[in-house]
Amino acid sequence: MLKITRKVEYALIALRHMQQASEHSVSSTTEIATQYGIPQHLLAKILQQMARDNLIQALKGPAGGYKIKADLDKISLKDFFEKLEGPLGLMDCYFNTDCLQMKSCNILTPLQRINQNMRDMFSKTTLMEITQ
Amino acid sequence: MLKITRKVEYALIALRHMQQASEHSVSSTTEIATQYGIPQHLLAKILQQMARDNLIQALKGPAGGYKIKADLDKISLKDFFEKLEGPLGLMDCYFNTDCLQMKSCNILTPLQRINQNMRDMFSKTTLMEITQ
DNA sequence: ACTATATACGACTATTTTAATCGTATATAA
DNA sequence: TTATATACGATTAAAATAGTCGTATATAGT
Ligand code: FES
Ligand code: FES
Repeated sequence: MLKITRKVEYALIALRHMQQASEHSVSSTTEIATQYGIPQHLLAKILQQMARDNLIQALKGPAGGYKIKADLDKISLKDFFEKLEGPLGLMDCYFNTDCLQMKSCNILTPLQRINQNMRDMFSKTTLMEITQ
Repeated sequence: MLKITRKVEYALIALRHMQQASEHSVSSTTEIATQYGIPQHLLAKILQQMARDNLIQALKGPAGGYKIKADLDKISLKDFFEKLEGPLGLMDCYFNTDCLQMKSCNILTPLQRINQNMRDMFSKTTLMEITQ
């Protein structure tokens, strides 16, 4: 329970890889996928999404690849997770008032407090703290 | 991402319900299931597990049900989650050294730090804080 | 211009995890 | 004896996640 997805893990691995590559070089999908044993096509989709989100920049053609575009020091893990996977919360009802269609959920208020703690924790952590 | 399971949510709802019932009364599965719209058979299994874990005590027969047995003030949310759902961590490799069979995971160390933060947070919160 | 290599992207399939159901056994108060 | 409750394993259904496939497009190098 409470695990990050492979998608997020692959994204973090790729970010760190690029972060540690030299400033002006690019890293290709193939290069990253083979080095860390990530399914290439899957990684490709993830990198494409990160490019759309302006986290990284794509360079097409031979000798192309990606390099980091955003300032990783200014992006929280919470924002990163939400970019990739959508709403981040312990319960669905944090974003959606349906609340499991329950007549009356008796733990909503206390759970929201815990949830806020968790979100705060991920808000205070930057991407840089993982990729540096 | 990072959501608790329905199982855990149902368990918490039931605990709070019992906590708020009078000291010497018992709450039956049917009573709780109907009040909160939880599938009865599913809730039954969850309550049985909590009884095995000595969180609650079962009383069989007509007018039977469950009542709280453990001291909820002394049980952390982390321990509760792990009782119900097993190992609690952001990554599988926190407990299992396989680490996705990756040749070399470059984010293991930083992720473990974040993971520890999360576990600490749930360790510091007691069940009572949700059920009271 | 051609070719090889790379990103782009939608559709599809497979796998895993979670959620829910079913059937049957056992205990016990009335 | 009966009605009501817990106990528990087996099975099925649904949802979320992970991975694959096919095809299009861009571009550096030749
Ligand atoms: S249904 Fe949302 S917290 Fe219970
Ligand atoms: S494989 Fe475990 S943190 Fe990367």
